[in-house]
Amino acid sequence: MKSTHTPTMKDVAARAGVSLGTVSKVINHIPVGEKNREKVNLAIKELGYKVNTYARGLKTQETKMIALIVPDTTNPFYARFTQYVEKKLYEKGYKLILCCANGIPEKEIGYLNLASQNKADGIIALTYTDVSSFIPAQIPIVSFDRYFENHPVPLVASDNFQGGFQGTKKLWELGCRRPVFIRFRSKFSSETDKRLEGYVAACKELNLPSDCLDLTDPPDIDASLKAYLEDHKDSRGKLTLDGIFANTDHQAYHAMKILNQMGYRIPEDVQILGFDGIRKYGIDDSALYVSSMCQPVEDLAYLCVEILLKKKEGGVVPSLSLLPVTYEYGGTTRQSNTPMQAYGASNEQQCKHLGI
Amino acid sequence: MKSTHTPTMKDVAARAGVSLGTVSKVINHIPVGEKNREKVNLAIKELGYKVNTYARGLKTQETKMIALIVPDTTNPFYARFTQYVEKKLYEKGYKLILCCANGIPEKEIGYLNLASQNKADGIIALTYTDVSSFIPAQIPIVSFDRYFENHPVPLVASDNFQGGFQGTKKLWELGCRRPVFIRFRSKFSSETDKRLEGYVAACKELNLPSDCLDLTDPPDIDASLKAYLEDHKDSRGKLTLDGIFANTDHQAYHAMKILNQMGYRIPEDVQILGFDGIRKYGIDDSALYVSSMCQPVEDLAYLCVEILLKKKEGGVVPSLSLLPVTYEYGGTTRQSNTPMQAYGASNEQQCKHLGI
DNA sequence: TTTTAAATATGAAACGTTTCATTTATTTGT
DNA sequence: ACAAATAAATGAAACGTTTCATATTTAAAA
Repeated sequence: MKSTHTPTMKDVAARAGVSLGTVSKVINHIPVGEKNREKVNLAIKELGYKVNTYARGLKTQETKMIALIVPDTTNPFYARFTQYVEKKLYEKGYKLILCCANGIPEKEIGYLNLASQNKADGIIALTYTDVSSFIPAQIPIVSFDRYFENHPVPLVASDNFQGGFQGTKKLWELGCRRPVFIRFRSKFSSETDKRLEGYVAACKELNLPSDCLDLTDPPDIDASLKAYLEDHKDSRGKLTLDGIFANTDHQAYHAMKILNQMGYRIPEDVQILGFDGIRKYGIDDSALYVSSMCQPVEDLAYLCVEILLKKKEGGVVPSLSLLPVTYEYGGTTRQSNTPMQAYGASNEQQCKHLGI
Repeated sequence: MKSTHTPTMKDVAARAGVSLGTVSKVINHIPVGEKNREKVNLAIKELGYKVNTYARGLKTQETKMIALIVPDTTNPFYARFTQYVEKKLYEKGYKLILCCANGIPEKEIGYLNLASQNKADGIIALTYTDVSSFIPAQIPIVSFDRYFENHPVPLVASDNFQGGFQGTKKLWELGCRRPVFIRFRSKFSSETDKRLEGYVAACKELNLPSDCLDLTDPPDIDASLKAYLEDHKDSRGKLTLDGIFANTDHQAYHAMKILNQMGYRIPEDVQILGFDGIRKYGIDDSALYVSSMCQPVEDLAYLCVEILLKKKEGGVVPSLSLLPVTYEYGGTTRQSNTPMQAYGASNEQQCKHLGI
């Protein structure tokens, strides 16, 4: 009695009265005599046959799965990135294996190996820790924002340098003359470090001082900000700075909070510009509400997928792809009636930044 | 020349000078002579051998993957749920296949079938559309919040009835005497509908009117709220209601916004209580800031995983598991110095709600 | 018709594991 | 030192596909 037995291709073949090969062809949409195709399809339906992915994978060596490594889905930016990656993969017939690394290096490394174990066809890595030396060779992998030393991994990112540069120019255009850049100093070199470089480059071009504050780790982020602001008051209590360019929207939000607490008006006393554009993509009105240099999350996600799949097919892909960021007004900068200008860094600076 | 050939168990066996079976045992941590184990491990290292998941899966019929279907990872609640599911699965040696259904029924159905195709060992479904009739039989599946008609799918959810009940009592304790419940009327029956039932039950017990406003779809959510409030003013412009119990934190936030716009004070004029507890789990201070009946997201996620895996092992699992929600002060209700009481619905009401 | 060419269908082999009935080596008891 | 008992290692078979060389059918040409 084989009642409790998942039907296999052999069962289908028997029922339809054809050979195994014919069934296989029908399943894989390879042309086959019309009569047979119908017989096979009928048998499949009657038996409720489902292809066994393992048996197939064993032959084809394809899983149709892509692993995505992110630090934390709870972060709106990553959540959105994940969502778009999944969407694109789905359209292309792939499934997403999600890894929330949460800063656990072994976890990141484990998922990096998924492809070598035939559990995934490729990896999109937005790693947090330094896993350069664990990048498996010979497998399709794309990195978002992180630069892996000594490993030729295609990198996709926003044009952080341009973002930093243009944001600074925009602040200047809106009247800011004493900006300060605030950020965490990241432990590992990341594409996002270029934001500061862009800021510095623009300040130089504008003959502005390029102050920068390195925030300390949470939970003291507010404290270090406050201390910095107290240090930058004149005798009348007026701030000697008039603009804050924050490395992320989140940091911008903190700055906003502190300034409010200290009684300064935004944007009248101090303008604030963030980076990421979380608000634009926020699911509800409660999300961050700051002016921001906005990353094209959707396009970034799509590009990662496209490059990864192309690489998987053996195609030649760019080792670096930078997508432009855009200025989005969010209430913490002065209103301006002139549209955003497409500021560009000078050729010289651009070259220096690209290292060419 | 076999230089460009992924090493297989056979290669390892040859190199170590042992049989295939021995290699298999070493890999699966089945006791084996010490000398041989060392030889095999050495060979594995030297060759860089990785087990081929497909070949293994073909034999074992296990994928060590679980699919999670959520409507949208961009929603902080789902994002957090996803994160915890992934964490628990990882601990148990499973990987997560993520489906952001985004309201696309075919997508949900496709992922529901993943298990029958041997791509996943089980499914955790937080579906948006009505997919009752597509639930595959015989495969491990757990539902979060959604009730599938005619299908004995284990359901995990917050105790929404108790939450509605206790929240109402809490509002009353804080002085509210004219509450109104606001919500979207959901298209498909969901466990969350019980929040309203709990509210109604509590109102009855407290001899309060149990007003309820069904919000219209976005983007008119604000409009319908505003209209309702305008309708509930007395001649002097004072509101005839003094408390809003919102079905979700998000709706509570909208209520907060409108009330602010209309010049009412919170919580002095109107108290607001939300449901979900997003703020408590928010990654930054910009998240919703309302008093809320807080769902134990972490425990809910863990429970889903545990029940799923138990079911997969053939264990007997509860068909319904409800976890308690807790009141969290968030600024939109009056301060109270009495700790939250563990209010319970009366026995009679409890029975009615459970249908027993 | 018969021959030839084109189109289809066939089924054995292979993919890389796990499993299990056997065989071989080791230990124990006398 | 020998038999019996126990432990360890072996390798063929099986998992359910895909593939490809071969066989069969069908259609076209002579």
